[in-house]
Amino acid sequence: MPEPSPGFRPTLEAVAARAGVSRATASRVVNGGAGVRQPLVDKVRRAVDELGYVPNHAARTLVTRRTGAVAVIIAEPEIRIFSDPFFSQQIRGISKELTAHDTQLVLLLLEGPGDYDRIARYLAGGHVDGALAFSLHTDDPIPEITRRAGMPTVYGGRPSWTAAQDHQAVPYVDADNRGGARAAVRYLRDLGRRRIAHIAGPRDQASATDRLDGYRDVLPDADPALIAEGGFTAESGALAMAELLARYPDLDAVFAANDLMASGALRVLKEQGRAVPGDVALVGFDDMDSVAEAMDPPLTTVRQDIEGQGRLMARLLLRGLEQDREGAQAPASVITPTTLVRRASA
Amino acid sequence: MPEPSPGFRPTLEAVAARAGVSRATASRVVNGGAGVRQPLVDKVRRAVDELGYVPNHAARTLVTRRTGAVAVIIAEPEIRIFSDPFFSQQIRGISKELTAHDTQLVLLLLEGPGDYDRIARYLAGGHVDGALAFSLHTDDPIPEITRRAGMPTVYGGRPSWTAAQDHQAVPYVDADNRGGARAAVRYLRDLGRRRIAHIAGPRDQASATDRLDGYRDVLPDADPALIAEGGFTAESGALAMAELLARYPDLDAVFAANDLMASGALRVLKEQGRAVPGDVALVGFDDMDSVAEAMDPPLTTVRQDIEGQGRLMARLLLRGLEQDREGAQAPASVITPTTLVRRASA
DNA sequence: GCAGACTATGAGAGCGCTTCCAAAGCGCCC
DNA sequence: GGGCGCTTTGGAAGCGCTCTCATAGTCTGC
Repeated sequence: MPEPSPGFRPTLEAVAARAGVSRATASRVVNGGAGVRQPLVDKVRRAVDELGYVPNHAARTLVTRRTGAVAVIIAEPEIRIFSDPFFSQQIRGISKELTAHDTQLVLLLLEGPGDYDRIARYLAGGHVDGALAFSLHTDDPIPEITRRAGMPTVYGGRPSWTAAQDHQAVPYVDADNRGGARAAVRYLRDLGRRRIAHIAGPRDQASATDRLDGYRDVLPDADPALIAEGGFTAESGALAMAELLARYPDLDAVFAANDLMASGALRVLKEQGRAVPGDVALVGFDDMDSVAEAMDPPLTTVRQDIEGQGRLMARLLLRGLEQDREGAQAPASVITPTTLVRRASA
Repeated sequence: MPEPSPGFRPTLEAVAARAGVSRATASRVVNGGAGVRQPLVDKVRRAVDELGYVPNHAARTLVTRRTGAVAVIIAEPEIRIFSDPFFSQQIRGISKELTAHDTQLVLLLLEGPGDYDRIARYLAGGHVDGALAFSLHTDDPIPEITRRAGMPTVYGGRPSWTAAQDHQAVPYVDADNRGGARAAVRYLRDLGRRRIAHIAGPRDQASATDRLDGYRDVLPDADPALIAEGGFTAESGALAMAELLARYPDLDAVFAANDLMASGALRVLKEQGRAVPGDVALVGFDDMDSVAEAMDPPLTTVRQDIEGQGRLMARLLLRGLEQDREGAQAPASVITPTTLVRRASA
């Protein structure tokens, strides 16, 4: 094990000298060794090991114009980041995929609305080769920023300014929110429930509106009063539930647009003396580890493969970066399937 | 707004030419403008704006040897990352502090045990100026890796190979785990509980042993059979609780070393027909947003300011980096206070 | 009005690497 | 045996920036 005074870093020059070759040849070997004869390859490799040489990233980037890093931009207002394992899982998936391709992950958390400038400057600064962005709301400036920076970008979740049927405009990865919602509501209907309410998510998020659309697909004639809007938090779910119960005391099922809101709803249902699933059947969305299974009764919900989505996003971006270099066009979007997980709440 | 063909990036040279000054002067202005006369400063600033100039990061790093980025290394086996908002919060705190100092956050998640090599190579590659690392277990190779790379590092949580009283060896930020545990157990004792059990965390994590020590501080004569070890997960908490109930059917209080285990314990207590807090009082640790308050009854627990710890870690590291340049020594560690949050479970 | 002490500016080297291009080496065929 | 074409190697330019150092300019004080 080489351990030349910590902090000191040998250069390619040093490796070349030690191996008795030119810097050019040493460079070739370090980058795969194509077109260099075996004896020299070995000599250089040995020198690298002996000196503990690691290429200087900045120097390399300066000439290749590639950083080997991508940015992950999370614009979500802080509240959700805290309690939402969603991002952790996506990031885990992204990290796995990036690691497998020797690419680094730079995390860009938006700290408030004035922070877009910083992101713009960062992306323009050539720190990263591409970007992954999440949870865009209508009029989110991120797409414009990445476009200006000429930065290939893949979105997590369909950006709300994109039409659902237009998978080409911008590459994104999303769960089949509409299909999942349809499955959930159909399940409730097939259970014989007649007054199925929906706690929707915020109108400016595509995942929320897609799930609402799924609900409407199955129940086109449902009274709009059976729909209440929440903010994807437990608290807002509780509020929405109370509202629905006031309007429709005889409702017998609720489909909540995410598990967090379902848990808030459950609390209110219990408080108001409704048995779940006896009086009211409850279905959520997301199958969030620490929430759905821990609820009492455990929550029937729609599962999406969040980590898989993360991997997919990274893969799409990496492929895009390759093609970029080859002058091909941007990759298309991907919709991942969802499955209904039956537990005790419905 | 300048928008020269996306992807094209003007150089300092271009800015200098446009402003009619030398590259050196342009550089000075871009870096604060000290020692440049106002008229020239203005001219250069204007040129910067007009061209939409953003300094090339790689070039700058190459000469300054500073990257303006720090690595956040998370070595936790994957399970916990998913369900544990702990990291999200720490990272949020870290991000806030780093952003305020114009420093970037590179996320390094370990993907399995063979991944240390990658981390080592990355740190040695000079991609970052310093590192923040979490949840080190005994014999964790991370400290050795960062030392070799000559990389200033601040730890989150006292590394278990460090003696509790030795705050100097390695800079870390930790909650007052022992004091918090003492407060929790004292509270239970003052409630009049006589058989206070403890569900401890894994023996190789300092936070777990510190909390156990706090328990022992207050109850030095407690039967060791009142202590069961869990793995900081809800499931392991349930298992430990069942074990304890089998050994001590008449226990009347439980102090769990974290909220997740407390939630598992609560489930088992309910299953076995114990009223909480009537028959058994329950106290957790962490005050995890989505868990403690959502439990039924809401969990009395020990709160630590996780986001604050994150900020502190970043601050310590940044200070360390500055001092490093000035040749001063590494910063000392910091212990943050904890508070007991009384809810319904005890 | 001029020496002396600063202060503001520019020229140029050089950070560590990749890569273009030319030179050298080699094998083969006629 | 000489010429042709291929492969392997090295020399050197240059990526965009910072920073040292020399030079030109400005201001004191006497």
